[in-house]
Amino acid sequence: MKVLPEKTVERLSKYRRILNVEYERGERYIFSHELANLLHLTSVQVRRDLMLIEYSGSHKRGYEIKSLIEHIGNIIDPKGDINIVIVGMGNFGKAIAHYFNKRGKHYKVIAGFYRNASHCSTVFDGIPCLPISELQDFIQKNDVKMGVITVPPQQAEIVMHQLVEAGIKGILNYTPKPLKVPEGVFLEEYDVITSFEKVNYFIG
Amino acid sequence: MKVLPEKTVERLSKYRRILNVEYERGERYIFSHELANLLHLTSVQVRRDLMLIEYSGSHKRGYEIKSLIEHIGNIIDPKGDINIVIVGMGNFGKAIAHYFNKRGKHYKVIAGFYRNASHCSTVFDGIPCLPISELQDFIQKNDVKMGVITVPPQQAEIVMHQLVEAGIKGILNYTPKPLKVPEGVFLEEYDVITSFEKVNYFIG
DNA sequence: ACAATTATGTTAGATGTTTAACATTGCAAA
DNA sequence: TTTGCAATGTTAAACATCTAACATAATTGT
Ligand SMILES: NC(=O)c1ccc[n+]([C@@H]2O[C@H](COP(=O)([O-])OP(=O)(O)OC[C@H]3O[C@@H](n4cnc5c(N)ncnc54)[C@H](O)[C@@H]3O)[C@@H](O)[C@H]2O)c1
Ligand SMILES: NC(=O)c1ccc[n+]([C@@H]2O[C@H](COP(=O)([O-])OP(=O)(O)OC[C@H]3O[C@@H](n4cnc5c(N)ncnc54)[C@H](O)[C@@H]3O)[C@@H](O)[C@H]2O)c1
Repeated sequence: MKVLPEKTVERLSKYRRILNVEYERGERYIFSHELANLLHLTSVQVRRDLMLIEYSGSHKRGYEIKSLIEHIGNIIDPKGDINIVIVGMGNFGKAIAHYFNKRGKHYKVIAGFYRNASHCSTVFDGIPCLPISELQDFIQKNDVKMGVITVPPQQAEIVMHQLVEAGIKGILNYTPKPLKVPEGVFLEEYDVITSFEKVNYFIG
Repeated sequence: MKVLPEKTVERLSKYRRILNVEYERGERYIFSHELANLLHLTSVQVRRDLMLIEYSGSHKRGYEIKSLIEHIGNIIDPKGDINIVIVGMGNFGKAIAHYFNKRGKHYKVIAGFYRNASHCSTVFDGIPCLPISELQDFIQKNDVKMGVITVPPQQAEIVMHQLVEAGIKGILNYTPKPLKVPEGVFLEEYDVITSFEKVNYFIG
């Protein structure tokens, strides 16, 4: 299958979560317009996305929820588990760690890293909290695939380099500092302040 | 001026933050390619954005940082302060509240709302923490313009309706539950899980 | 068996965004 | 002056994404 558009991948993630909810509710089939309504999209968009992943439905019953969930999983899920580290165990890093600790199925936050021991005890929420000096060694020994950056912005770049050098292939940057990663590493950035300012602008 | 593209607005926010840093460092002028490098964009994109906001630079010295900061501010900043409420003072809501409490210049988080008193004392970080029953009254009495939703996903829709009915014009939804707002209200959504799954997909 | 219905599947056009190409300007050195 | 340069400013093409139009197929009632 060809590489999917970013927006389609994002929606696949959302489709699946909604589909799981519907399945739990006892539903077994769903129409494109139903799925679309739940996500506030159009049915065309849903069908187009499913076309791209080469999934077919039935004309009279729509899509079979269970097999669609599996089909999406085959595309967007990792083979085994994905080990994740969070660098910067402050307010934000801890919130994320806590969140994935409860919910993440394939995504395992297996360590957090800090610079000042004062900010983090040796264990947070069952996750070991280690000094930044042990980062690279830990990544290599534990087959860590993804890194989350939640340090103060001035530290973001150095942390990014440490992650890349240790062999990390995917980075999530929640710092307002824009980063640039080498070829072969995927970077996703989210900037809260920008979001706020954008909302304000479009309020008018 | 015509309404700006979303992506341009996002970049303006980032331009300004970088420009402030450069100004603090003592710089007074900046070239489009310098600004571009700091944000990992191209100089063309920078010039195009600045063209859209009708800002001109000098051929030999580039753009005058101070006046550009002001110019961007005139476009994306609110007239006065923007009052914000956070609905759902759990881990995530508190992290955001704390963050803006320290940093927000025009953006003031003036209250948080909870359902279970156990999760939140009456004051967090100097911000009053109120029961959800007081939400609508508070919004109207305090000219609140923006609302941040950080409740459990099942509660997101009802909270959104409460915000809209109280007259809120801009909403930030950090819940994985997709929302749909009425005409005239601007909605921005960010879904952490989707981000993680997207990174994993593009790692390969 | 066959038309009508109602959904899916596909293609082409519209829109939004980025990138590339080119024109223009102001300064500095010859 | 005037010419070259190095930057900005503008337009047009390329690319990504979304939307609309249409073709196709399975079921149901007759
Ligand atoms: N809190 C939020 O809601 C929020 C929202 C959006 C973005 N952010 C961004 O996330 C980042 C962290 O925010 P926060 O509020 O959690 O700040 P924080 O000060 O609470 O946490 C920062 C943590 O990073 C650690 N740290 C510093 N340098 C380090 C290094 N080199 N290696 C490892 N750890 C290091 C510190 O020990 C500290 O625990 C900031 O860049 C901030 O802009 C925060
Ligand atoms: N923690 C994270 O890192 C994180 C990241 C991304 C998204 N989210 C999303 O943010 C939301 C909150 O996450 P969290 O980890 O902070 O959860 P949490 O359980 O710590 O906090 C939820 C808070 O919402 C309050 N609440 C519940 N119903 C409410 C209502 N109707 N009105 C007002 N308040 C109400 C509860 O009292 C609680 O304090 C969830 O939807 C979650 O999916 C969290």
